[in-house]
Amino acid sequence: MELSLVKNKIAALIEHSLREAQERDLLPKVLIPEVLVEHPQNPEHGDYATSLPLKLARSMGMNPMAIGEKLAGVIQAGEEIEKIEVIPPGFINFVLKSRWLTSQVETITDQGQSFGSVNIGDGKRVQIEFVSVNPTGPLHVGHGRGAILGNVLASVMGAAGFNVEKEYYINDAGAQIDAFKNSLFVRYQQSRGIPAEMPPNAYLGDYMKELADRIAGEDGNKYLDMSVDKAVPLIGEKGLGYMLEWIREDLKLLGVEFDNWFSERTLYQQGQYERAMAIIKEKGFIAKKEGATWFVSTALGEDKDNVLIRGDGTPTYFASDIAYHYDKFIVRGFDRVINIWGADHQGHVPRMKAAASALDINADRLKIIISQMVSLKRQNEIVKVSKRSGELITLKEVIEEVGADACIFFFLSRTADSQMDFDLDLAKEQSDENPVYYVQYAYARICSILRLAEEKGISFQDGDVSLLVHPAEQALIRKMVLLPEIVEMVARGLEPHHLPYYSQELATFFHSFYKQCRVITDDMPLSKARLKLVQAAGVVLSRTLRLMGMTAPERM
RNA sequence: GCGCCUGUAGCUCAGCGGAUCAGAGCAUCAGUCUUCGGAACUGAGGGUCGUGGGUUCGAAUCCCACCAGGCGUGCCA
Repeated sequence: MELSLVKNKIAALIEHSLREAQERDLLPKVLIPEVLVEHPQNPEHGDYATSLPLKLARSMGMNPMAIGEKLAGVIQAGEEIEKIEVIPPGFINFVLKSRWLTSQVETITDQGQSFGSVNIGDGKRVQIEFVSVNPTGPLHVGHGRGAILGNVLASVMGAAGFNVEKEYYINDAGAQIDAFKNSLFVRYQQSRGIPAEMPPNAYLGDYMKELADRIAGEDGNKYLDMSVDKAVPLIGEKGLGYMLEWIREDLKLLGVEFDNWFSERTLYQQGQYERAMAIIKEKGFIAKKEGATWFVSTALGEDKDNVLIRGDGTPTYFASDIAYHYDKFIVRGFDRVINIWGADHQGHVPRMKAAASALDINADRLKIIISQMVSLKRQNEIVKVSKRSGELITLKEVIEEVGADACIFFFLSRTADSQMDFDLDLAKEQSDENPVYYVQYAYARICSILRLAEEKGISFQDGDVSLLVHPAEQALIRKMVLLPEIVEMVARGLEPHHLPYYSQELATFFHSFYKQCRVITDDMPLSKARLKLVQAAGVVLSRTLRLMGMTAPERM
């Protein structure tokens, strides 16, 4: 439990007090449930509240109000709490001390960009693997969603005290790659004026022609002068390299960068594949039937077995993935692994978990987030997205059309498990009214005020924050101090979508404060205090934007 | 058929493993403009929380059934 958070502090205080009340025989000695502290929706009910007395009523055989009164009587509030109230039907509400709140303004400024960080990770090593698109085509919008999800999760978990590594798994082995190479070679031949037919299952997108033309331009007839058996792998490798470069560049447009690019092939070159299979075999989870080698996942509660090695002797994608997870957990020793997969991989989740337990890895250490489909809409028509066939709207095009920050904010604003329509026309049309600009505008405003103060030569380091008693000021501070809780919540639940909502609320409270409280006036002491608040609000807002991977513009 | 996800205001979506008035943005309507950035602020209208049961002191939230949509259910990845 992260006790630097007021919320957790209160929870601990309640639990401790309850225990004390029980020892003093003020309350019956029943089992204490988990103490949940929350923010009441209605501000009149204080800053924090618990419904613990209601939960205890049954087991204690007492009236909830009576429990509340007894309990509240024992609680010794610390420096943060102004008052504790017991309210029917049995809630205990906590109100923060105004003095404590205002002091947070200075705490925030002192902490700067580390404000909001908490330590629930305790340095545990977490790997987040995401995007991991086959390098056979450009990224589309759906991939952007996964990219944002993973990237923000990584930054927030980092802020929550985890040691995070971001990884891209390159599927550079297998049938799809062969199809890519063959397609590329044909396009290359065509580019050099040699008639050739695209094979079945070919990649037909125009980008293949571009790629072939580029290579043809660089290498001329090089691949025509050798045997096809030699040419295809050679040109294929070059093509793969370019594809990965493109993918890397597109991701960079969203500010997404990886710590590690992991090649599937190395699993075969460095023995992880063999060792993983040996373990599974030793545990008796391997069977041969119908000419193939199977993973007996039915022995682990699955309803079907899965093929590991095909009849032709080649390993399946699933077999690679087992070796890959062997590498993640056993070779590299990550405490936790988070994979972000598209909805089309959902069927793969249970068998991957089964495989993990076959490798003696506690399946709880493996978390798989399924990000649901994104469909692209233009003129109210769903645009079909397919890499193999022709039409295709790439992630890059979408970013160029609506802007990276707007893209990030939009993707982030939905939970991973709801599918979304990305309406291009709407996104463009609404760009002026887009919440992302609302939030960024608040930051620009803050910077503008601070610039003005500087121009006027006002130094406010000696400002007295205890003057910040206006309701709008206090409401703003209340929002500001929530950031660490948001970070904790996002890191715990792996749900980054709380961040954009928080940023919007923060901006709203700032704009409202700005309207009600003029910052720079003739009242110098008050001006200085408010400048301190503005500065601190800027810290919180920019930290929030950065956690989301967005820019905090000083001017717009 | 079975599995996963979704169904909350006209639209796009929040609602944190239950609680003290169902929210936000956009759209609509009505206000605020001598002042630090109007890309702003204030307010109004608008919802049987897919349907029907169940559990509970209390259900948008948990359980069951049903309806609707998406995805999955390959020796593709």
